[in-house]
Amino acid sequence: MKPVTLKQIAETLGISITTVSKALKDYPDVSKKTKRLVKELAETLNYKPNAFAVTLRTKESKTIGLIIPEVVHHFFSSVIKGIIAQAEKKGYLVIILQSNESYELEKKQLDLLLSKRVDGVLISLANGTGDFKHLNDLMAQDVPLVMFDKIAKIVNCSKVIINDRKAAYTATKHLINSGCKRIAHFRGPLLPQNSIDRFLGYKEALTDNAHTYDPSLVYILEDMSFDEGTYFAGELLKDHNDVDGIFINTDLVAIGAIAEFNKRGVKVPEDISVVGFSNWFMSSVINPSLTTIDQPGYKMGKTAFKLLYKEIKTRKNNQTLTYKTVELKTDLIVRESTNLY
Amino acid sequence: MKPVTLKQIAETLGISITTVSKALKDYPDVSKKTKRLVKELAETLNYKPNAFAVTLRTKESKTIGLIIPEVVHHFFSSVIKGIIAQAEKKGYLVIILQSNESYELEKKQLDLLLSKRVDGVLISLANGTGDFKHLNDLMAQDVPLVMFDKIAKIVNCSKVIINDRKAAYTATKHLINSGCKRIAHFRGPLLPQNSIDRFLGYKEALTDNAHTYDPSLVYILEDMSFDEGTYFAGELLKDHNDVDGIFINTDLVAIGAIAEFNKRGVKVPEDISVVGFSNWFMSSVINPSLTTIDQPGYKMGKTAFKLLYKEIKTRKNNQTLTYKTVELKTDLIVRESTNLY
DNA sequence: CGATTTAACGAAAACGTTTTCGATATCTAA
DNA sequence: TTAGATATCGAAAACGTTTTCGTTAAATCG
Repeated sequence: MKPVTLKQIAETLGISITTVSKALKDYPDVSKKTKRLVKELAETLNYKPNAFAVTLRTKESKTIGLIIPEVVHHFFSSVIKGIIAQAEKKGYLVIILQSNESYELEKKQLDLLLSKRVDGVLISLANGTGDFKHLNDLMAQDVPLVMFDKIAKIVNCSKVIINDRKAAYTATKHLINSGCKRIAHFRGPLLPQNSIDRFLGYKEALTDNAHTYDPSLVYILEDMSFDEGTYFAGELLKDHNDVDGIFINTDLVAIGAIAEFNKRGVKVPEDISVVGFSNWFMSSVINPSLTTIDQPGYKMGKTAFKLLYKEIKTRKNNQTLTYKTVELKTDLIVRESTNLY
Repeated sequence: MKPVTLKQIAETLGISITTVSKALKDYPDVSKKTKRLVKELAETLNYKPNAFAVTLRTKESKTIGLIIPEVVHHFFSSVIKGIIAQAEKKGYLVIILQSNESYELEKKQLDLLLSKRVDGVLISLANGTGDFKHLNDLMAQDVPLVMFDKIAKIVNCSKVIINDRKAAYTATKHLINSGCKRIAHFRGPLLPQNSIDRFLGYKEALTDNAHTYDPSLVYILEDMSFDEGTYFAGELLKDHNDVDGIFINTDLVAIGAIAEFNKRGVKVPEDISVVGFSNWFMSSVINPSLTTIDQPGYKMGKTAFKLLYKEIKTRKNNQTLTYKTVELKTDLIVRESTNLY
């Protein structure tokens, strides 16, 4: 009933634990005959090494931690999938924790992972995170850390990101090229770097192209939900009847806005063009389908793990490590919600 | 740099490791003064017990494994969220593995979890799984197992499910009540219990209500994708021009079908009524919005963990355990894709 | 044949805890 | 004053591995 141990194998075979262990790992100083005997018995007994004993001894847990703001989210679940897939290839397991966009929870989860002695941590920051002591503490304890998507530029570690600013610039430029004259922007909360950068890209595209930047056209949303999309779409129509284009921080909000526009008889893209951000699966399915920026979640997950893995290895070999920031390519996906043909 | 251990605390305080350990766990046989000293030092040194040593000693890893067919999926990510949330409350961590709907991978992942000595495992079966030896082996090794959503009735363990048959019955009945005369069905692959039960519910609703069951109206899909939805919608229109209602196994497919209907000028619900299954977020957002069965993923996750937790506890206390199957309520969400007002 | 290499194995320490069981030292009661 | 109770501590074993370093016996060599 209880799991099989090396000791049991050793006793039934009348040899030492040491030899059993070595036999299973193909040490050169054990005879072929003994190896065969041990391996056969291990097989029939369905022996599995106790991972905790191994970890205790070798200091390698072969487990990494992942902290994300929200699991139920197309982008993040793609990231998860990418990470798990890549981790599996290297024999790593991944423990997933949610911060629910809360700084306090994020700290707590990090503590938990630390006590579990994970070999490394992958994190995408909560919106509320403005202080980075917990991350620096982690670094100080010498546990490899790589941040992705929602990062803190200040923290000195490897990162994998997209160029939010450039992508937002492209999105806004696309609206300008489509002939839009008054372009609004729904942005995210003030803290996370993404919403800042996307806003900056929007602004830069305007001023670069002889559009005047009008702060009253920028709306700051809180939770980036469908309902916020419908609400602020209503506000926008009330405040500015001359807006003919809008760049929206996130597809979900954009979809909410489009729903509201549809409901009020405002035609997309004839009356107002809409560009989203993320390329959720959903955005290709709604009517009209949404022009958006493709954000490669799966690839980001894979890359983030690869970076972490490399860090784990270089530390293990006592090589000097350098932090890298890899920037993933984003694409503008033109669909029906903008009218550039 | 290296993590703090009991030994270090003991040495700097000039007391034994035993006393330090006891002090931290508030054993009665250590003086208040010593306790204070130990706790203070532990705090300033940021001591965290080595989880692997603890596990090795206590046989409790405080970690559970979760195997699901696919991470990037609204329903499953909701389940994940529910599980993580509940696990956190009880101090458990969860390791997530994907089977990618493959039986072979499912077996491998289970093996992995076993070697990690998780305290229990939560699983939703891959579509391809028709043999259950790996699950029975797990049970034989005395590790708690609870299955959810995609289960095997044959395996003797706790389960949390919805009544797929009843829900499908309700969905089909709703089409009948809406006045549909010829009702088709897009079903899933032959193996998983869900698609069998949903099909059975569909069939039963027909025969219970003076509709003749016509096998040619049932289409068997493979991967349940958006594209399959569009493809089979086309096939359906080609094969049967008299169909006026359809019950579809999954929202994603239903959304594909509706997109195809829209494209071909077939009006939903005027020409054909559509009912989906799952209540993805997306289904409230498309046009027309989709009538569907709400499948409570988050709650299912919470319930599954609770069941597992209870099993872990009763085994620990050597109490006799009985397997429970809890059935979660589903609701019919009536929206625009059916015309019952 | 003696010396040396090689092959095969095992003892033991270590990883960091938890917990049982004794060992002191102090205190109380008679 | 002394027997017993009580308070406080620590030694040591155990959990299941991995790995270093010996040890022995057989094989090889000159």
